[in-house]
Amino acid sequence: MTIRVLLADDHPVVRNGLKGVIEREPDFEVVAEANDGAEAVVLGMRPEVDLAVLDVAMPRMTGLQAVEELARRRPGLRTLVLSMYDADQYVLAAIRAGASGYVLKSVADTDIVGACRAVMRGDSFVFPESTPQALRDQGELVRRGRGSKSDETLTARELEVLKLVAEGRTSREIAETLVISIKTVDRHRANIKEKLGARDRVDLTRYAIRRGLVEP
Amino acid sequence: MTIRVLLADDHPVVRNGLKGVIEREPDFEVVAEANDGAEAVVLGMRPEVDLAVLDVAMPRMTGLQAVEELARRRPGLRTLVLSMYDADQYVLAAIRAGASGYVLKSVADTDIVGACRAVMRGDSFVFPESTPQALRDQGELVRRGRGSKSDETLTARELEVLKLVAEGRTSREIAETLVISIKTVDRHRANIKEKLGARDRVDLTRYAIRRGLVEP
DNA sequence: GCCCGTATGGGTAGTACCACCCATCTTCGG
DNA sequence: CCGAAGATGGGTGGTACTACCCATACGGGC
Repeated sequence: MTIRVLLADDHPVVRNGLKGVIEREPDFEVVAEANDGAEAVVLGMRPEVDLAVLDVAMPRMTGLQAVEELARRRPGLRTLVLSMYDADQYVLAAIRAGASGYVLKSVADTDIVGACRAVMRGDSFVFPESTPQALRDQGELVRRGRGSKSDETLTARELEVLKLVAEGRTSREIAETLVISIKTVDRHRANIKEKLGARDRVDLTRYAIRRGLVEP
Repeated sequence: MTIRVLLADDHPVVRNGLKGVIEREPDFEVVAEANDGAEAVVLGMRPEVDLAVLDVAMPRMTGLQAVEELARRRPGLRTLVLSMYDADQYVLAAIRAGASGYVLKSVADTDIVGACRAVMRGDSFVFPESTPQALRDQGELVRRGRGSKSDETLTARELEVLKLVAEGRTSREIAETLVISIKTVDRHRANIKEKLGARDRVDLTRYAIRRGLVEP
């Protein structure tokens, strides 16, 4: 029984590395590759895909959005999220989005395969283990129904504002760009900060970069 | 005559992808792999290395710093910088640091090999070609001696302040951390902004992330 | 000796940001 | 139809940041 994998990463060389690692295993096979999140959703709907391995930061649609979409439209599919960063909040966000597992890109090749296997066994996998158990418990709780609605979901308008903030625009400039009042921009930014638990524009900037909304 | 390559990237899976791409060519051979910039400098000093391929963002020492160091200590070595971002200023910074070439991670595998070959032929290679010719000319000029000293060089103290700014600390917090007055923190930040041509803390944050001083 | 860069610190003013309060209007789902 | 959520906008006050001015001290190099 071979496990058929979808790889999604916007860097061909990374996809290639993953492909090499995964196809070295006799019972794994890469059956599809996506360049961005939107493509991943389309390809992930194919019935022959058993497991989707997605990078977080991708153009058009982030890996987390793709996971959310796939979890909704094809609940049986297992999803493993790859990320560069290991802060708790990213892990939590991924689990909340419905990911089956979360692995850092900085781990060894064999650990990535191990994560794939764990996820296919049905475990909710997080690596490295250094991540607090409490967090994983919370993730489990959330993932088992209850609150799958994360309060981190930004509206389309908020994403527009966040993008401009992270590009270094002032409230005045953003207001001119979006043709709304400065107060409304401030209001949006305040709402975003509250949703994300951010302190100031610097926090928002780092968040936007992690999400791939803007380049650093 | 085989070309012996040093790969430097902090993500094993990326190194693996590069290795696969490069060793598919009969006249290329990967003879060393580094996990960070500091390691890359050590391994790059080995005489059997002909070409060093380095990622920009790495722990301990960035790819650009490693290139600078290697260019100084082993001028004959060819260096190719890999980056996620294609803004002109990053390209220019890489060339200024002494890199022989600059390639985006988002290009196709074959183009990376092509870049390696171009660099080994002695070309100063920049990809994609969309980069303005004027920029490459300027890069050439700078690389041929003249002004290798950029006014972007921050002092040790300024780097400390920049790091804290990019972590989202306020002036007051930074002042307490470094045990100096708020005014001095402001003074440092103003100097940094002027050196980097940044407008505000958001710009500084993005810069610090590009340099790998902080995680996003 | 003198200048230059670096680090330190002060003053003053204007602007941006942030944290609260408040409201209206639309849209969408139960 | 009504309520919730989203987008819009206003007010007020406090804090942080930014842009200027200024000075002192220390070290190294010409």
